[in-house]
Order: sequence, then structure tokens, then C-alpha cells
Amino acid sequence: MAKTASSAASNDADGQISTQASSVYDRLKHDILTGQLKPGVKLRLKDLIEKYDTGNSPLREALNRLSANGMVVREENRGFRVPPASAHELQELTNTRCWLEEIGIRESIANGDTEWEERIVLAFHWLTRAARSDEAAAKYTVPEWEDHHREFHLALISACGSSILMDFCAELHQRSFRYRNLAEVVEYRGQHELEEHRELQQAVLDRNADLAVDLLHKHYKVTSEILINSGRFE
Amino acid sequence: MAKTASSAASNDADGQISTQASSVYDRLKHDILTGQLKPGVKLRLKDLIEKYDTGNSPLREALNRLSANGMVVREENRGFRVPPASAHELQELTNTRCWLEEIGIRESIANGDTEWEERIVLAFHWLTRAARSDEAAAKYTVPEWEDHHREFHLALISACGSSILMDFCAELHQRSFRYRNLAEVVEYRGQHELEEHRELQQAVLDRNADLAVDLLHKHYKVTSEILINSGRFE
DNA sequence: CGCACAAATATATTCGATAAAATCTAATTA
DNA sequence: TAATTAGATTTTATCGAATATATTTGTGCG
Repeated sequence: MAKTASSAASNDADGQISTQASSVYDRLKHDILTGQLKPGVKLRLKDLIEKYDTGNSPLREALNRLSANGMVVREENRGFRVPPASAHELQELTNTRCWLEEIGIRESIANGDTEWEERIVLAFHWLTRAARSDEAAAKYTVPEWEDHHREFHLALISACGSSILMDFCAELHQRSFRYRNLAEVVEYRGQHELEEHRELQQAVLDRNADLAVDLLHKHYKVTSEILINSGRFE
Repeated sequence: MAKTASSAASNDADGQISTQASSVYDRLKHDILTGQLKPGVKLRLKDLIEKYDTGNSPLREALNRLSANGMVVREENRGFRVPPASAHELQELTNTRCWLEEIGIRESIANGDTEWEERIVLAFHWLTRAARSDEAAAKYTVPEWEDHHREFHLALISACGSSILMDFCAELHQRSFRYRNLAEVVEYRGQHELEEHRELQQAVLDRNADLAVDLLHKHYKVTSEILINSGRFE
């Protein structure tokens, strides 16, 4: 039954027929990053098999992929758990993000062509759209906001010449995203935050590297402060 | 038979009883990074099961872990293959390494304590040992050389305050290591290379950040040049 | 001959059951 | 009482077989 249901060949983004392992991977990842699965929680295979309506093998393959990227913790012969969260890790995450994206922005400003500029303009447009679709707290209700947010920040560094660096930044973004969700602070600075992004966009398009980097660092550190002050993780 | 053989509970570094999946993971990783499994090669499950004397499930778990870190390529419903290699990727790898380790070194020089200095001194000592154990081409015959080499470079940045950054650097080191092996150039600059490391160590211990970064960049870019000139990857 | 299409084959993925390991429970002893 | 240990139970890791998907081969037709 479960089998036939799943064999309704759900297609992935590229139109390819996706495997069950990938489907479970996506859903598990979502639930962890979104904070529905709390830090430290034991991921019992039996429970997950039921929850995600899948089999042993695809589930384990998904968990193994996630563990290689630090999105779940694996202990030999003891299964898997949701990674712990700590203020200290959030600090590290924030610092590392600042370092890496600073490089990405400086390199992009030095090398970026007009296509790069267009990518930024477009990404910002979509970000505006998502924010405007509802009032202040839109980003917490509109799940696309997060996608557009990520895309915007990636667009800024997309002319740095290293897809490896971009992958790292994307990973850091995801892990930071989890902390934002865990803190559960509804930071009511919706319009203000949009303004921050607008300034950042402007500085980058003006090729003012020092200003752009300064704005970016502030953007990240302020957010990080707010989250840590929520006191929700040690 | 195979079962009982493997159930001779091979212990891992921490003395923990390691799983079969982890054992296969290690061996596959080794064979890929070491260049025994050539770029682009299809990894047929049946063959690997025989080659590594294991079962379907542990093998697939190992492959899934490796795919999440870019050490194998996974295609939905088409299995796995060894990632392609290109001069372009090596360039990216080298640039990204320079960027990230520059941060690591500058931060470490700014914040490092005496324990950090001791780690560097020790790591360099071991590197010297490994190099000296045999003449020029030692590092190609003594497999530990590579471990010491990696440990030395990680020691330099080990006071940067971000284990995340260190993990990224370690990953980049591994992927570069693969290119060194694929090029199959026996760069006969054994003693010379040791000298480069000595200078680097000195600059770092002297807390001369600019010099250290300059030496590091040269160290990586020279190596990269040699590899690309081997013309062994497009 | 070249192409479309349908078996036939090979390969990858998933399932259900078993083996191995960890964890819990309760009885035993110092 | 605290620490140990043997047995029972739960949970994880692995196996062997079945299913789904891709690839190849072969056949007929224009």
C-alpha cells in the first residue's frame, strides 16, 4: 500500500523521478532545520519509519546523507539524533559566515559583470515581493520568504568565482536558519529588515566593498544578538 | 563467511566497535582520494560488494555519506560514480583554500595562546620525522606523511576560534590531496618542500601574519601549478 | 540503412526478516 | 546501600530476496 502510494513517482525539481530516500531526506531536513524536531532528540528508526511512511533502507540512507553534512549526529551502533544547539555554536556560525561572505562579496565586486548585477536586482525584487505579500510577520508565515532570502544572499556573492565557497555559504545559511527557528523570537522588524537588505544591495551595486561588508556584518551580528538574547539555547 | 570475518569487530580510532558501513566508507574514501578509483568511473554496486567484501546496505550507506561531501557523485536511480576532475576545479579549490586558510592564520595569530604554539611545533616535528624517515620521495611511500602534512596545516589555523572553518579547510585539503595523487607527478622537491614548511612555521610563530599568508599562498599556488602542468586533467 | 518500439537484460532501489549491539530490569553480592 | 551481573527487551545494523528503474538488444517497418 505504502509502496504503491510512493510509486506514484513523485518528480523532483529537475523533473527526474526521485527516489524515496531523497524524499525522506528532504522532509527530514526540513523538519530539523525548521525546528520541529528539537535539538538533542533521539531519532528512533521505528518512529521515523512510521512518521515518514517509508522503509528501513531509504530512511537510513537519508540519515546517512544528513549526518555527513552535520544536520544529524550519528553515533556508531547507537543510531542518530538531532544535533544539539548552543549559543557558542551560533557565535561560530555567525563569525564564519561573516568571514566567508566578506570574501565572496569583495571578490564579486571586483569581478562581477552585468549578469551578476541583474541576478542581484532580481533576487531583491523577489525578496520585496515575498515580504510585501503580507504585513510585518510575513516571513514567518510565507515559507518562500526564506528561499528568497537565501537566494538574495547567494546572489551577492555569485560572482566570486568559487562554487565551493558558495556551497559553504549555503550550508552556513541553512544552519543559521535553524537557530532562527529555534529561538522562536518573532522579531517585529519586518520593514526595517527589508531596508537593511536594500542598503546592502545598493552598496554592492555601487561597488562600495567596505560599506557592503560593514552592512553585512552588522546584519548578521544584530540578528545573532537577538537570537542569543532569546535565551532559548545555552 | 564474509560475515564472520567482518564480525571480528574491527575497532575504530576511539576504540568503539565500528560498523561495517563505516569500514567501507573509510576504504572507499581512501581509494577515491588516493586516485586508485579514477575520475568518472562508474561505481557498480555488484562490483563494489565483491571488491570490499560487504553487503548491499552498508555499501549504500557509505556511498550516501560520501555523496553528501562531494567525494562521490550520486544520480537518482542511476547509482554512483567517482567525481570528475578538472583543472578548473583544482583552481577553485586552490583559491578557496587560500582564502579560508588566510582567515584561519590571521585569526590564529591574533588570538593564539602558547598551547597553539606548542601544537604547531609538535606538528612540524612529526612532519620532519616523516620526511626524514626516507629520502626525497618519502612522502609518496610513507602514507603517514600525508596525515602529518594535514595535521600541520590544521595546527596553524587551530586557534582561529571556528571549528566550522577548520572542518571546511580539512575538506578542501582532502579534495586537493586527490588532485595531487591523480597528477602522479613525483615532484622531487622533497627537501625544498620541507624548507617551505619550516619558513611558514617560523613566520607564524613570529606572529608575522602578512609574511605567513604570503608564504602559504605561494606554497599552494606553486603546487597547483605543477599539478596543472602535468596536463593529466583537462 | 536508420529509426521507432518492444522484449530482455542489467542495475539500482526498496522491502521484510534476521543478526548484532545496546539498554533496561531485577536479582545477587559485598 | 551501591555496585555487578545475567537475562530480557529494545533498538540498530545487516542480509537476502523482491521490485522498480534504466539500459541494451533485437525486430519490424518506412
